[in-house]
Amino acid sequence: VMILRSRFLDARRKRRNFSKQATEILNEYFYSHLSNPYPSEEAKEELAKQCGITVSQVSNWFGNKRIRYKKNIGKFQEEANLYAMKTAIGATQ
Amino acid sequence: HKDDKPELDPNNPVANWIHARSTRKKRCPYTKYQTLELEKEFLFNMYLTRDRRYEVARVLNLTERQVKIWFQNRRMKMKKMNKEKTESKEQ
DNA sequence: CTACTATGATTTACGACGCA
DNA sequence: CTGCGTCGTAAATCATAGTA
Repeated sequence: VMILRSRFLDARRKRRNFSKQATEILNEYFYSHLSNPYPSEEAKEELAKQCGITVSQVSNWFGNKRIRYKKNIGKFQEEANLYAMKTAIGATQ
Repeated sequence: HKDDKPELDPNNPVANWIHARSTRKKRCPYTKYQTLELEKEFLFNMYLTRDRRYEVARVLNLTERQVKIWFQNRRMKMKKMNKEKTESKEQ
């Protein structure tokens, strides 16, 4: 009963993971702005458009990413290196 | 070539991020009862008078500050929900 | 299917700044 | 100067998607 009720009341909590391409775009921004990963409203709108998600979802993603990264930098080291390399290659072009 | 990124901290990227002060109170989820009563009060009026704030805080065993902030957050939540509803209808 | 982890969304609590 | 308003966020927690 509680489960049914909570499902009804929290229907907006149903979600789908973002596409791989969207996550790719968000991570590229995050790791290329690692010293200040706070996109402006305009940047959020651009990211939202590119990723096919809402601005609120972009804000949620950065909020979650910042705290989870900070909580365990070691866990994200490999990912950080991967995106650092990608942006380095992109800059070479 | 042109490096627009002020990377002041090669070793500690989070140094310049925003951090909550250590004195901040840890988030304490409210009970179902507290939330329900707060929602009822919000339905009655979205803005608290000083007397209502005192009374709600007393009844729910919260501080006046917590009640004030709950209403501020609740108004932001309503604003966000209205925006999403509006945007979905206009597309 | 179960148990566990990853991830997106929501909930408390502030700091910064605005206005009366 | 006081005091409550919004805005953006930190951090914790929730709920479920994804996976071994």
